[in-house]
Amino acid sequence: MHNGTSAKRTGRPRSADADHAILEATRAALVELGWGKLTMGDVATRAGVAKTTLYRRWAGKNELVVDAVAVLFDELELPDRGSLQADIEDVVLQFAALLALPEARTALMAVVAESTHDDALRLRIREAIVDRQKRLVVLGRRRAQDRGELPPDEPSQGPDGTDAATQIDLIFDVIAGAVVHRTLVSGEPVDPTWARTFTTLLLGGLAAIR
Amino acid sequence: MHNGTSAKRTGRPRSADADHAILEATRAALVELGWGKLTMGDVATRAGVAKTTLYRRWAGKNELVVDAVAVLFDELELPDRGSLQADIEDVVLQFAALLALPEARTALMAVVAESTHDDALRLRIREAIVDRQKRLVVLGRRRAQDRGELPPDEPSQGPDGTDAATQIDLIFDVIAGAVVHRTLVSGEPVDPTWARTFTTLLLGGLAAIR
Amino acid sequence: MHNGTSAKRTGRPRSADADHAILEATRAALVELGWGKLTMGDVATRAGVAKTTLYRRWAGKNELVVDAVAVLFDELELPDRGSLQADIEDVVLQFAALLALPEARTALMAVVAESTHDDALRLRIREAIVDRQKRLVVLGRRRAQDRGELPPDEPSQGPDGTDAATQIDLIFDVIAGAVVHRTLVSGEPVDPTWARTFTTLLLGGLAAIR
Amino acid sequence: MHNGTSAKRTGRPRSADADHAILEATRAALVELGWGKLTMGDVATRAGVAKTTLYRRWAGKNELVVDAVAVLFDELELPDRGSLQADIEDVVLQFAALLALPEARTALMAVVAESTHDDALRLRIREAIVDRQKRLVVLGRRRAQDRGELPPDEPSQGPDGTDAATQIDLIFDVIAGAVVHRTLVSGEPVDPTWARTFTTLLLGGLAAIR
DNA sequence: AGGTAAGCGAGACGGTACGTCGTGTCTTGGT
DNA sequence: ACCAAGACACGACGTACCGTCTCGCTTACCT
Repeated sequence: MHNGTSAKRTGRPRSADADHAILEATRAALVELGWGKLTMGDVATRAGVAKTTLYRRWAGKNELVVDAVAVLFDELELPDRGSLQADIEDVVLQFAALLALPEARTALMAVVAESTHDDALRLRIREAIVDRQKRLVVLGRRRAQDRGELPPDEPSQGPDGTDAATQIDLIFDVIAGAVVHRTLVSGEPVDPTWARTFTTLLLGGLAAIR
Repeated sequence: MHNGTSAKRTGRPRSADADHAILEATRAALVELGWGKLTMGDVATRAGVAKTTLYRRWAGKNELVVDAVAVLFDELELPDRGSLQADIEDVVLQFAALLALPEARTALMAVVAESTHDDALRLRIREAIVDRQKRLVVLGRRRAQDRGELPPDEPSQGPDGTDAATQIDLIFDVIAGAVVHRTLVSGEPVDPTWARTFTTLLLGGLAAIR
Repeated sequence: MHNGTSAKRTGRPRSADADHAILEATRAALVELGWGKLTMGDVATRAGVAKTTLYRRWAGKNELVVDAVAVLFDELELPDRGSLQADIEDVVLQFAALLALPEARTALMAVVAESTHDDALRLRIREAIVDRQKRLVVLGRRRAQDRGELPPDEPSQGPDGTDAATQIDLIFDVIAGAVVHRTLVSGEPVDPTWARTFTTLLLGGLAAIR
Repeated sequence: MHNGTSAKRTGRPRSADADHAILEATRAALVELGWGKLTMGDVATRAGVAKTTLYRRWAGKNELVVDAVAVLFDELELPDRGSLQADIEDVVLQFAALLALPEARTALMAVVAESTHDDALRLRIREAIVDRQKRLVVLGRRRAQDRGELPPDEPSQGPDGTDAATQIDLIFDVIAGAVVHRTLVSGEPVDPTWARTFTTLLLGGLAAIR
C-alpha cells in the first residue's frame, strides 16, 4: 500500500486500526458526499482520527481514495463456468455490480480524471486497479485456450495487431470500456440480457480478427 | 445552452462577447491547470470578466466546463468513405484525436464523475455531449443499411436485445467506451492500426448478434 | 440641497416625487438596518426607483444620509418660556427627543465618523445640521440679554475666551456634547430632572466665566 | 478581552504574538484608511496573519476596532496638580490629545454609531472605553473632597439629582461630551485657553447644583 | 406638431470585500 | 515515535454592494 516492508524500530508503532477506520470512513464519505465534496478533515473526523494521521500515511485525497477503492476490485473473481461465453458474462456482471456501488462509481472516474495530469497517480491506479482487472482477461483467455475455444498464441507477427499482448489489451479495453460507458455515461443498467448480447458480440468479433 | 428562448425585455442585455471569452478562457485554463486546479476566479480573470458574470450564467464549475467542452464534440463528423469499416475507423480516429486534447481528457472524466451524484448535471452532459456523439452511430448505421452492408431494421422482437435502439446503444457504448478506456485508463494511443483491428472486431461481432 | 440655483433648460426635469420617496426610504432603512447595513440598492428598491436615479442626485451614502437626516434638525425650535433656564431645558429635551429617533441616533454619529477624513462631508454636515442647531444658542442668548438675564456683549477682550463668538461656541459644545454623550455613549435617558440639573449647572457656570 | 479564564487543554495554543500584531495593524490601518476603508483582509495582511486568525478572535470589524482602540484610553491618567481646577484642565487636555490621534477620532465615532443597534457592542464599548474614562472622574472627585474643594457625599436625597452617582455621571457626560463635540463636530482645537474657560464653567456650575 | 435632450426603471457589468471552508503544516500535551 | 486536538498561512469559494454602463421607454421644453 504505502509502506511495503517497513523496518520501523523505535517509538510508538502505527495503529493498524487507524488504517482500516480511515479507509472505511473514506468509502462512507464517498457514498454520502461523492468525490467533489469529500474532504480530508471530514474523513479524519469520521474515522475518529487526527488529520495529521491521514497525512502521515497518504499524500492527499487522490492517493487515499485510490487505496480506499482498490480493495473493492480485489473481490472480482473468474469462476469457471465451463465456457468462455459464460465466463465473460459472469465477469461483466461482476464488474457492473461493482460499478453500481456509489463509492466505486464516483471515485473511479474522479481519480482517472485527476490522473490525466499526474503521472504518479496514473501509475498508482494502474497497479491498484487496472492490472487487477486485466489479470482476469489473461486468465480467462488462457483457460479458453486450454479448452480449445481459442487458438494458442502465435509468435509475434508484425504490425497487424494480432499478437497476444495486443489482443489482451484490446479485449480488456472493450470489456471494461463498454461496461463503464454504459453504466456511467449512458446511465443504463447492465443486466444479464445486455451481458449476453455484448459477450456474443465480443466473441464474434474475436473470431473475426484472427 | 443556458438560456433558451427568453422573452426578457428590460435592462441591459447580456454580453455575447462575455460568453465567448469565458468559454475560451475555460478551455485555456483546463489545458494549463486541469480540472482540479481550475478556479472560477482564474477563468474570470483570463476572460477579462467579473466573477459575478460567470455565476450569472453558470451555476458552478461543472456546468461551465460541460458547456466549454461541448463545442469540441460538435466538430465530429461522419465522412462517407465508401464502406462501413472505413467510416467507423474514421470516427474512431476523430474521437481519439479529440481525447488527445488536454482540455477534453481531463474535463470529460471529471464531469462524468461529478454527474454520478448530480442528476441535473448528468442530463446536461447527455444533451451537450453524449447525444451529439450518438447521432454519428445512428447516421452511420442507416448509411450502411442503405449500402446493404447491414440488414434493415426488423420490428421489435422482444427481450433478446436485437431491436434497433438497443443495438445502437450497444454499438455506441462499445465504440466510445473502448476508445475512452484505451486513451484515458490504459493510457495507450489510438492509432490507425488499433482502429482497424478494433473496427474489424466490432463488425465481426455485429454479424454475430444478428 | 444638492442642486442650488439650477440653470437647467432642456430635457425631462427631475422628479420631485422621487426625491421625497428616496429620503423617506433612507430614513426607513436607517431605522431598520442602521448605518452599517444600509445599502444604496436597498434604498432604491424601497423608494421604487432605479439606483441610477439616486446617483444622479447624491454622490454616495454619506451625502444621502446627511440630507435625509438634516430635515429632522429643522424641527428644533426655541419657544419663549419666559426664562433662560426654562428655554434651555426645553431645547435640551427637544434635542434629546430627536436623538431618541433611531434614524437620527445612528446616522449622526456615523456621518461624523466619516467626516473625520472627508472635508467636503464635514462642510456639508456643518451647513445642514450643526449650524441649524447653533442658531438656537445664538437666539436664546440674545433673548436672555434682552431680558437682562445675561449681560450684553462686550467688545472683544483678547485671549481670555470671553468674547461673544467664543462663548457661543462653548455653550453650544457643552449643551450638544452633554446631551449626545449621555444619550449615545452613556446610554442613559435625558428626562426633565436631568435637563433641570444640567441647565442649572450650565447657568451657574456661565456666571462664573464672566 | 475576548477570552476570559478559559480552561482549554488540548491543541495548539493561540499565538499571543498574533494578537499584538493584529491590534497594531488595526491601528495603523485606521490611521491610513479610516474606519470606512479599513478591511479585515488588509489588517490580516499587515499583521502577517491569515484572515481566519482574525475571525477566530473577533466577530467582526466593530469588535476588533474597539479592542484596538481601547488600549489608548488606558494611557489617560489623573496627575495630582494640587487643585481640582488644574486636575480637570489636565485631563481635558489629555483627552483632547487622544482625540487628535486619527485612529481614535474615526474609530470612536464609528463604533458608537454601530452600537446604536448592537447591544453587545455597546456593552463592549462601555467596558473597554467608557468605564476606563469614568474612573478618572470618580478619582478626581474623591481627591477634591479630601482637599476640601468639594463637600463630602451626602446620603441619597431623592429625585433631585444630587446624589453621588448621578453627579458623577453628569460631570462625566459634560466633560467628555464637550471635548468630543468640540473636537469632532465643531472641528475646533482644544487648547489650554479653552480648557481653562471650560473648567471654570464646570466648577462654577458644580457649585450651583449643590 | 416634432424634435431632442434629459430623466427614468431595469438589470448587466468590472470590481472589491466579505465571511467561510478546505488544505497541508505546525505546535501543544499526553500516551 | 505516535497520537488527538486544534491553531496556523494560504487560497478559493459563492455572495453582496459598489458605482457605471447600456438598453428601451417616457416626459417636458424649444423651436
